[in-house]
Amino acid sequence: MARTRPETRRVEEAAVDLPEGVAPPGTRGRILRAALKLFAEYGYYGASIRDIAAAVGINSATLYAHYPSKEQLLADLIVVGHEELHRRLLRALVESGSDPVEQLAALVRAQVLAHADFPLLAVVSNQELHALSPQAAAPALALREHSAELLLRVLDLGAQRGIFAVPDVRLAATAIGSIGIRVANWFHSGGAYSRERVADTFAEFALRIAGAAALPGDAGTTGPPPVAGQSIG
Amino acid sequence: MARTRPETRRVEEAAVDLPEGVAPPGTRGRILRAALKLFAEYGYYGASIRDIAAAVGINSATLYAHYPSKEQLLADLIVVGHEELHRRLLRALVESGSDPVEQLAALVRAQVLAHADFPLLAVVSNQELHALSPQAAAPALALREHSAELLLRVLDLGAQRGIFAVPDVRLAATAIGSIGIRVANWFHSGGAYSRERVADTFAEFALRIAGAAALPGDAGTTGPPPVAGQSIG
DNA sequence: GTCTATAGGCCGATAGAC
DNA sequence: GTCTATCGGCCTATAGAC
Repeated sequence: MARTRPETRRVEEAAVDLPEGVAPPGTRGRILRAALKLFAEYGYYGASIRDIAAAVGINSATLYAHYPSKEQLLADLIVVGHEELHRRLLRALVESGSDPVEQLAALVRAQVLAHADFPLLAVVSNQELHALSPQAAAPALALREHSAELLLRVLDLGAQRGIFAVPDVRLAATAIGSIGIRVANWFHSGGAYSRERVADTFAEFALRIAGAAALPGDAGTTGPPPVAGQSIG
Repeated sequence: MARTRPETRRVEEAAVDLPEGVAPPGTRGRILRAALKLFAEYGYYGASIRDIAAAVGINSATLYAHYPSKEQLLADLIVVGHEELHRRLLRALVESGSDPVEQLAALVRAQVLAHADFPLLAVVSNQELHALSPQAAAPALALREHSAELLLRVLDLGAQRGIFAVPDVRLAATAIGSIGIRVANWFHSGGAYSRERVADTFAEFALRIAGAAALPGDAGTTGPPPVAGQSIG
């Protein structure tokens, strides 16, 4: 394993954590968390079975009593990551009303919070998927498709109703999704911004991209109201 | 090397290419291009010296007549990538007027076009930097800092002049930058959108994030003008 | 500059004792 | 379930012939 290089991290230092209830108990769970940390930091090919075992404090052979292969370890992590995001997005939509503005804000808030709460998991899910065989990657890809569809449908509905004004729905979805995905690469809980602050601000940005109004009660913006000819529409 | 897995690519298929004038002539240049392709597809640790040599059609030992180490190959690529982006951003600013709106649009257009023109180089520059030693990474990190500073200064200036209306300049810069960076992961020249279309649309999104007006002559948006209470400001 | 050959080491995974 | 020991293979890099 390469040495730790704080200046060039793929992801900020984070308490290694998995969503509640998904880590297996005992040694198996400790292996999964160690793999998460090392895959996030060094990549799948950059972290060895021996590295993971050493981080847990067991012999590398012992690892195979808990997982059949290194690839299965990665596959489990990536499924967990995609499931957690999809679950949060669904819940956000369910808890929203029928207003596309509210729905879009809820989706973006949920995506940002998921990436802020589990940055290591998000980095591994997004940047190490390529190391899985197509069969092992398929479940995660299906979940990814469903998650993308949720955002696209909300944007489409809002555009059809004239609530959103956007030059291209698919490019808007791509742009909005990109903002949230990258949160995993820079957010850390001791940083300048709270998770809620980022989520609220990025939800506001998503509404602006969509050409919608700010939600009532949202954080105000600095600067004057728009001058003539600068309103969006 | 792992097999090719089209379903789970880190980057879309792309003509392997480097900015004009940066690839060395002859075998050395062919090695650099092969390394670019393989590092982008499999990551630094996922592509071996033997893989790169095989792609060029030479023996792995021959590679060391051209490059002193595998790490130097990566370091060269990453410097080239960061230099190209910084060069384009500077030129975009120089060719812009003093209007922050025009400057922001020009910066975003330049960033998007750089990532669309050299997606492999962008992916390697962004996602493999962690594999370099701090010394080898330092030049690229300095360039990255300068590039980020350009965007931040334009946003700051516009906000101070009341031309932009943004809740947080740093978060706005992060969001705008994220949209462009991710272009390298999904754009391909045979796809549904031309590079110019993406650049124009994402420049428009950046202006919306900044709370600015669309540039005159920009592509129109679908949907009606905003209803009362939905204008940005 | 390109090759063959190989050094020296780490890789994922397994066998078998306890 | 954990260990020691090890297999067969691939890794980066070098030596030395041509």
